[in-house]
Parts: sequence; structure tokens; C-alpha cells
Amino acid sequence: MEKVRVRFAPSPTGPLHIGGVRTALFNYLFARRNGGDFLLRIEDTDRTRYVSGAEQYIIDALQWCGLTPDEGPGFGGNCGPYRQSDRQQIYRQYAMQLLASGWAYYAFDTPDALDALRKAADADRRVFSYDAATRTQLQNSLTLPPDVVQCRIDSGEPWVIRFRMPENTDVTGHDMIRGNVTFNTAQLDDKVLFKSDGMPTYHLANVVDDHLMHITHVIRGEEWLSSMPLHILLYEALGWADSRPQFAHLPLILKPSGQGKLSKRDGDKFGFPVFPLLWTDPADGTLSRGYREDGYFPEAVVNMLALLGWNAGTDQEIFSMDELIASFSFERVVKSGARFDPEKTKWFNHQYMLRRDDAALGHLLRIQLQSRNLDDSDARLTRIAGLVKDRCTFPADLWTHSFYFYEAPAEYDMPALRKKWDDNTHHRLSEITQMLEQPAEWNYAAIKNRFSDFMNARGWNFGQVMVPIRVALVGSSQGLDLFLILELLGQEETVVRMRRFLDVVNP
RNA sequence: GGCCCGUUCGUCUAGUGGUUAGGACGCAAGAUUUUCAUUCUUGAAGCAGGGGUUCGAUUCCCCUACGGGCUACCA
Repeated sequence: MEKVRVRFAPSPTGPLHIGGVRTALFNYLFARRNGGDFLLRIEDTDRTRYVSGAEQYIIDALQWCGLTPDEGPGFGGNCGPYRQSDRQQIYRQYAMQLLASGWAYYAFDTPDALDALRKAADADRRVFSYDAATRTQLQNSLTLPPDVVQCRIDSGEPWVIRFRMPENTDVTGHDMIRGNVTFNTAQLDDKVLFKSDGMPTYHLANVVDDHLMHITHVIRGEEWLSSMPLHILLYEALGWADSRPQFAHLPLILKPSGQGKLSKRDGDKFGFPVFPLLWTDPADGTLSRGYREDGYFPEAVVNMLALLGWNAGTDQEIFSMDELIASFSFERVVKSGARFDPEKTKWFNHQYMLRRDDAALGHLLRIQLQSRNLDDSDARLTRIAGLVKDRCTFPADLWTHSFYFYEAPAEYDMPALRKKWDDNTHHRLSEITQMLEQPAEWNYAAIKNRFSDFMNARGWNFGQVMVPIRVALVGSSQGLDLFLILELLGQEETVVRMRRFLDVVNP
């Protein structure tokens, strides 16, 4: 059995969006599931759309998600170079082979000329297609005498090489997700394989590279399904029909609102990131949010993406990468496109927050603290993070839910206070503060016991003072168990905050 | 327009020729809780429509509708 080899082949025209990440993920999972190789190939044959920094972004994004290529630019491998712009001569050679075998021909029609043809057809409510019906009337090596063709080439006139699509032939390809799909070549046009700038188009480069890199399975988005017959014919034309890879066309990720497939240009417009990492547009400096910078864990993003269009057939929702690898298969990939739910992505992040160990969360809390020029001991950080993680979705929430251990309240929630305030409250809090001030053991149980003894002795109800004390210490009616707050705040700080509150609120 | 792919709660999905059509997110209610949050329980919510085939179709077939993709010297 031949070793499974798959590739993720993005075009460096900008940041990778979340759909691209999912394509990479499914490639990776399939490779790992089958003990195969996962390659990264940069498809930069369109010089006009090249964006500097995009290639590095793609690599960074893959690494962040834990999808490290086995081969690729900067990753080694025996089938390089892995950047298509470095393989020009290879494509040229195969384009020539196709020419020689009659599967392709030179064409001299300029983009402007073709454009005019398209416009004319359009005005006629027809569609212009460079195909068997029209190529006989166009400027190409099929219509022009060989010496004229040679002469035009020699004179430096621009030319392209087009595929000579067979007439009226059914081409059936097998898709691992959809089964057999049949196309008739009458519907297909003579695609340009080699451009006038000396670069191949996607179709040629893709087929040549997949063959030369021994790719066994082509796993890509559904937008490529309609090119499958061309690619199949290309394998045949090149004499590689026997070693042609299998295809799997993944359902597309759709825009959450509106319609169409999600695209890079959607950027930030939906209020949640579509990119894995923050992206700065080199052209105009525009910033686009990234999942990483927004506080998502890569495991959560991977988990969310895996379940968008695939499921294990069980009720399990939380999957580690290893579990995904162990259960991945194309039989369980869904056929229809998916809109994704930003709320569920947050839920995944929360789940991963809960599963992080407290020390790691403590470290994340420390980062929050340090950005505010604060710090704390590992032990206390770990304890606090562990206590508040239940209510957090993002690392930044660790701060939101524990800030009061580090900063005294800047203001008090008066509406909340008023609901629990009566003429005796100030007096009671004052007495309680005096009690708290006495030297005593300061831990949860001790404080709680002392407190209830004190309250019982006076016949006071805890409910009468709980909210005011909370407001005094935290600023509002929220937060952890009050005695935990007292314990963690420490005796001195507790008393300071109580005194200040009493001064300010009811002088 | 043409070709291709698709269609189960709002969203992601499971599922079967006979099921109370299951789960998750979100939403609602209740319980727990010294606050808030968590947690727990419960609930509302779905087989696009029409024809067949069949004793019986959500499931198989056809048509329609709707959604998506492609239709570049872009990938």
C-alpha cells in the first residue's frame, strides 16, 4: 500500500481565513490518521495578487493550530521546491509535452480581444467560451499554419497554452465525500494552462506538482469540484492516469449572515474573527482581528472547525487533536455547506478554559496583571484563577472576574446597595468592621465561624449585610463566595476597604 | 443563462422503509446558591413543497423551489 501523502496548497494572496484553516486541518487529520505525510505548498503563480507576508502568516497560522507540515518551504522534504514560483521550468516542460502530444495548443488571442468577445456574447444573452465550437475561429496553432505560429512566437508576440478539451465526452470522477460526479466536456472550455507571463495557471501547476510530489489524496474546498474533470483529463494527457490521486471536496463554510462562501474580504465585518491570527494589511495598514489575539485557544478553534462539516457519529463534542486523528474519516464528512456559529465557538473556548489546569490559568492571569503593572505569587494566582475560571470564556475574563483582589473598587454600585440598605446598615457594617479588625486567625473557616458567631450574638441576619459588604469590597453585587473574598483579600485590605466605604457612603 | 453540488430545530448535526426524529450551541422556565456566574432539571423549536414506489415514507425515485459552487492569462 502506497504511503498516504496530502497537501495543503494555499495561495499567498492575504491571510489564511478560517475555511482555509479547516481545509488544512482535514488534510492533516487524514494524513495522521493514515500514517501519511502532510505537505505545505505555496501556490504563488499569480504575481499580480501576491501579498508579501502572507506566506509567513500561513505558516504561523498552521503552527499556532498545531498543524505543522512534514514538508514545505522551510520544513524540508525531498520533493521541493515547495513554492510554485520556484518551479517555473518544470511546468514549462510539461506544457511543452502537452503541446507535442496534441493535448494543448498555442493561442494568441489577447485578453482584450477575448473580453470583447465575452461582452458581445453577453449583449446577445449568450456566454462566450473558448472551446471546440469557437477555437476554430480564433488565433491559435489549431487554425494558423505552423510557420505562421512559429513566426509569431519568434517575433516575441505574447502567447498562452490552452488545453484542447475533448468534444462531447462524459468524464466521471469519484469524490470521497460525494461519490461519482459526471461532467460532459461540452460544458467545459479550453482552459489556459500556461500564461503569457511564463507562469502556469493553477490547473497545470496543481496537477504537475501533485504528481511530482506523490500526492495520493487531493483534499480541497468544494469550489474546486467543477475543475475535477479538467484535472482528471490532465492526468490522462500527461500519462499519469494510473497514479492519479483521489479527490475529496469539502463543503464550504458560509457567511453567518447574508450569503455565499466565507471569504478573506469578509474580514471583521461579522463581529467575530475570520482569521486565525491578527493580520495587518501591508498595503494600507488595516488591522483584522484574529482568533489568537481575541483570546481563543488553538485547541478550541481546531475543535470547533473539526465539527463544522464533520462529526464522529457520537455525542462527543470535545475532541483533542489525537482524538480527532483517531476518529477522522471522509465517510463522516457532511455534504452541505455550513454557516458557523460564533456563540458556539465561545462555548468551546469556555470548555477549554475549564480543562486547563489552574497553574496554567494562573499564568494567564499573571499576563493580565502584568499588563497593568501588577503581579502576584504563583500560589495565589493559581488559586484565584482556579476559583474564577467557571465564569470565564477568555483569558482576559480571568482579570474581569478577579480584578477586585488587586484593585480597590473605584466606585460603588449604588442601585444594588439601596435595595439592601436601611437605617441600621451603616451601624452594622461599622460594628462588623471593628470585629474584623481584631487580631484573629484569617482563613475561610475561621472567618466564617467568627462571622456567624458575631451575627448570632446580635440576632442579625446575614442577608441584611451581605450585599453591602460585597459592594464595599468589590464595588458591585457580584463575585465569589464572600468569605473567600475576605480570605484572599487579607485582613488588612478588607478593613481598609470597609473603612473607606463607610466614610464615603454614609459619612 | 449553462453545468455541478446540496436541503433534518434559529445554528452545527445524529438518524431510520414502521423512532416519542436524538445531541450540542443559543433561547425560555424552574431548582440550587449569601450576590453574580457556574451547575442541574425541564421546555419551546426541525425532516423545503408536490408527485410517485410501498401495507407504510423524513428515509428510495422524479419534478419544483430554495441555497451553494464554477463558468478569468485568480487561486
